[in-house]
Amino acid sequence: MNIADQVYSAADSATQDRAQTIRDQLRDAIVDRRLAPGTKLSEGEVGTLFDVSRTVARAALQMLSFEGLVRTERNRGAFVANPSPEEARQVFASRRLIEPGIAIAACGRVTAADIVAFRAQLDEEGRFIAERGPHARRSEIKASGDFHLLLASVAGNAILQRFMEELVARSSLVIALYGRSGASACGHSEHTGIVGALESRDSGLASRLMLHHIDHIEADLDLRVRAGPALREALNF
Amino acid sequence: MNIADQVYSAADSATQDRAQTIRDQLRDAIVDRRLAPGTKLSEGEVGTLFDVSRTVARAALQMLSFEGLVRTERNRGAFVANPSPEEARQVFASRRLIEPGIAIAACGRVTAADIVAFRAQLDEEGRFIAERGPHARRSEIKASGDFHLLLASVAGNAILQRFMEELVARSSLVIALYGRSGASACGHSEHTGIVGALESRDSGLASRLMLHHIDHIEADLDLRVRAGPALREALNF
DNA sequence: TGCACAAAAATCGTATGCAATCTTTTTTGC
DNA sequence: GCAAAAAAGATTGCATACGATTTTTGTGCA
Repeated sequence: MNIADQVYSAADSATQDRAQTIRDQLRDAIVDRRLAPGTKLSEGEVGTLFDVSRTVARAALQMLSFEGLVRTERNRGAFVANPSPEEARQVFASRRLIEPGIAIAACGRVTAADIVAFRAQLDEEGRFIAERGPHARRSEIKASGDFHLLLASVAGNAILQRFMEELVARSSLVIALYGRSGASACGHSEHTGIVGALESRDSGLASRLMLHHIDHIEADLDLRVRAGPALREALNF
Repeated sequence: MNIADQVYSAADSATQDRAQTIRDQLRDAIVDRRLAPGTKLSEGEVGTLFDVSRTVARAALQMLSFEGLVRTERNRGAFVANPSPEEARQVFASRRLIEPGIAIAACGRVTAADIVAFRAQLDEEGRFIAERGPHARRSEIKASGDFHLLLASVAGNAILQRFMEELVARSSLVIALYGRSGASACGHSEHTGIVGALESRDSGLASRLMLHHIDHIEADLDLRVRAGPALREALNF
């Protein structure tokens, strides 16, 4: 487990909680699949890696458990979540409800500076798509998620923004698990289209594009159950 | 602070976490306004009241902090949330996005047993509306929230259900803070209408009724800022 | 060899202790 | 008498300790 690559990257803003820093690092590692689903995250190990006591490590794991990225079992420990196809469908059903509305709200509040940020984000995405290999693919998933988070922040609703943070993180897990490598590039062009709609303040178009975009992402998944649940459980542990 | 009235009401299912039990009790107390916004919830006090160590009390407070019912300040402690009008608007904006979709989903999955449960819930609401006094009003707010939670559970999406739990809890806080006592009774008839739409599986109607219902709840609030922010802050502490 | 059972190790749940930080009260200087 | 500084008190942040539970290892017996 090589999580703590740059443990102190965010430690300059050390005024904040250490547990939160650890949570962020672990979340990145999970979303990037440096930590595979089902991996055990023992409190002691996490604490040692980040050089904190179990108390702090436990708090970080509790946070991740709330976000659905980690599943905790009493007296057994915490494990990286292993979302079922049903869970995956629920994640995308939730996004279908929320994100078109976020797109509409963003249309009403987007500034020129935001557009610049969106363009930079799109460039970043394009860079990773050009590359090949598993590392680039992970970065691509992450960048794609960041686009949606940027949109949520522009929409200006802190509650929805937090919901989206959770949904995007879980989506990344789902995509990494069930994604067919194929059509992820088409997501980039769809993002570009959404930014265009934002720029022209066309909320109806932005909403429609977003809905289609989510449909496309989900359509790219292979959510058929691969084996009987019992076997599945057995293989995952 | 007389929270721990029936601490051991849920202790029979003691297989579960104690922190979770405490969280539930505190949440009920906050939603019922037995704990007023701004009230300090010190770890030591909570621990003493529920007869657990600060460790457990702290975990419960952390959970409530995630749900937005409690605000924690570093090195200062936890306080019952005091949502601003802006926060209140965001809560209802979020509900407007999510709940019509939940109503539609519920239409596709509602069973006869569910309808029976809804009827029982409506009866319960009616009972509190008939009564008067502050206690009945709190119970009324709670029962009204329970209706929405029941709907969310019928919709069958665990993620949205959790989001709704948070939104309903925060709504109860907001209503208690900014509600004009007037039109809460009309909510009951709207609930009845929604159940009717569910029964006839009319998802379009259910969705529309829900949207109007949320609009009505928010319209019943007085979200004008009462004083300058500085003074407001000063008064709240 | 394979299985059942017991001992050992690992891990979690929780309580408690200490240092750091914040708040309040007291003291001191003007 | 009042403002500012200093001390006392309270509360949080974090680490550590210990009992409880789970998992693993080891051993005897069929």
